[in-house]
Amino acid sequence: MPPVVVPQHSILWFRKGLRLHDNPSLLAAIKGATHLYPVFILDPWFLKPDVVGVNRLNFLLDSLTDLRSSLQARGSNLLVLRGNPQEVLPRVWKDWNITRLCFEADTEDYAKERDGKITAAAKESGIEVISCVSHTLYNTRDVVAKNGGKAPLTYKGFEKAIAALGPPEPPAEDPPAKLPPIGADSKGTDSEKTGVPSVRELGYPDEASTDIKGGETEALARLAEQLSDKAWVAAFEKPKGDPTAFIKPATTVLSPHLKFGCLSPRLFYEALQRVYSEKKEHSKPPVSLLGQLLWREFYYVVAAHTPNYHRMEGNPICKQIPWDDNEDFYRAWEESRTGYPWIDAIMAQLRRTGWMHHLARHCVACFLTRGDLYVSWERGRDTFDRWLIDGDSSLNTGNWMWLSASSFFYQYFRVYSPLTYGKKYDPEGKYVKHFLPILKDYPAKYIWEPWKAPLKVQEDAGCIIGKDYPAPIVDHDEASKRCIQRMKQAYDCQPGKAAQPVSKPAAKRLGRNMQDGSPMSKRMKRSN
DNA sequence: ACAGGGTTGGTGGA
DNA sequence: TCCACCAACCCTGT
Repeated sequence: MPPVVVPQHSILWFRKGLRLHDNPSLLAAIKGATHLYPVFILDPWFLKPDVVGVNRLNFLLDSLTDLRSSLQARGSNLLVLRGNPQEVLPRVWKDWNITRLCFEADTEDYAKERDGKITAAAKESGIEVISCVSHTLYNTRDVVAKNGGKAPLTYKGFEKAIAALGPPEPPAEDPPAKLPPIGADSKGTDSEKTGVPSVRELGYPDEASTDIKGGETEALARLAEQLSDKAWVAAFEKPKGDPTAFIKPATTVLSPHLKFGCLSPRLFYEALQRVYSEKKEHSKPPVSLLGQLLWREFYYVVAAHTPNYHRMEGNPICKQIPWDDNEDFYRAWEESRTGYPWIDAIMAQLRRTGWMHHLARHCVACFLTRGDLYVSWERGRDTFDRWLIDGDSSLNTGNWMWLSASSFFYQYFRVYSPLTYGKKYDPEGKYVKHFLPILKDYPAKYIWEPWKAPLKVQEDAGCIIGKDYPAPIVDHDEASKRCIQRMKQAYDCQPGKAAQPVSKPAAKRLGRNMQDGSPMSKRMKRSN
């Protein structure tokens, strides 16, 4: 090792990865450093209520507060700065005589562009730049390389690629109890000006309306709590949860912590493996808890390596579908005015708490797009992106393409009913009564289909359908049949696909009947 | 060309 | 709780 001649002044730039555990960028930043400047920059680009909802912002601020006290406990601090990082960072690295800039790699479009520019500027100023992969289990490029240079488009393909890579790196070691100090005489580091603001101070009119709390401390406690029920972990299968459970959700609700990096995916992975190793039998991907973590990874890989991933146009993996540009339908869906209590309650839960069960997300996504309203998935994606605390753009866009049968999933004739799940899991209607209090006095018999209630019942419940609560915006049976037909048409008209004068089953039917003497299938017997 | 599979559909019947 | 059926998709691998 050559002797250190220049004092090392490092900036550790937090963006996601709001944690001290499994933080290789932190370890890189403190290596041989005399001074460490942990920084978070509030970028006005996303600090707008119509881009980031108040509940997600609040979660972020919680996380910063927690991170700040963890750093303070180690003799450091978190400096919360404001402005465009491309202006803020060059200013402070000059003020602080910075020699090294460290941050966690981020594969999202906005971040890639931002980080590319900042890296170039830093290098020009003679600053060493180190960026580490710790938001995902693997470097997405490695997964792509193992899949022949393309992003895998099926889970199976993805599984194959990561199997070839072997298990992910274990979490990085914990940072030392004492971190290098912040330079005392440096400009712009006084605690008053670099504290964590409130949502009001950032111009948000309302306080948060959710119980979901952010921060590494909270994340680790939640991880420990969720994984303490080992039988539950071992038995977990995603499609089997109760989407109407809202007091105690049917899933871990670790997703917001993974989104902001309060929880390391590699720590989660390791903790899951530990539980599985103690159990004789346990569920497996894709439905297991580990499977859920791998789905996250899958979408990160595809998002990072697909041009125009976040829109339909110019997106090579996305079906080109002429969705209706129906603003009224979209608004009604977003504002819980479809007249279907199941759909409207889910959207109310989204706006109020910033979280809904996975299957509930499926139901409203299907309803907005291919199931009923035939509105573009991009609109729904934007709504989720705004309100979901765990709104993570790679996953969110991927799931919307999935649910709208635009990519990954193509069985567009499997349509979710806007009644079934509510009736099945919550026959009493507790869920809908909680989130749509206007319906709280409806008898259970009509709670999922209030328009079927006789007028007398509506009056007694103090809620007239069509006046106090909307009548159904569409007839689901009619709308879904029509949507399926339109999807079929759209699929037939994909660019590069030959025109099909006769549908395949019809052609098959004709062909078999006329040409060979093979026994008719059951279906043939029935249809003839 | 074709079979098999695809994280999570709904309905109706045994 | 487990079928078959509805109408029938795409992608992957052979």
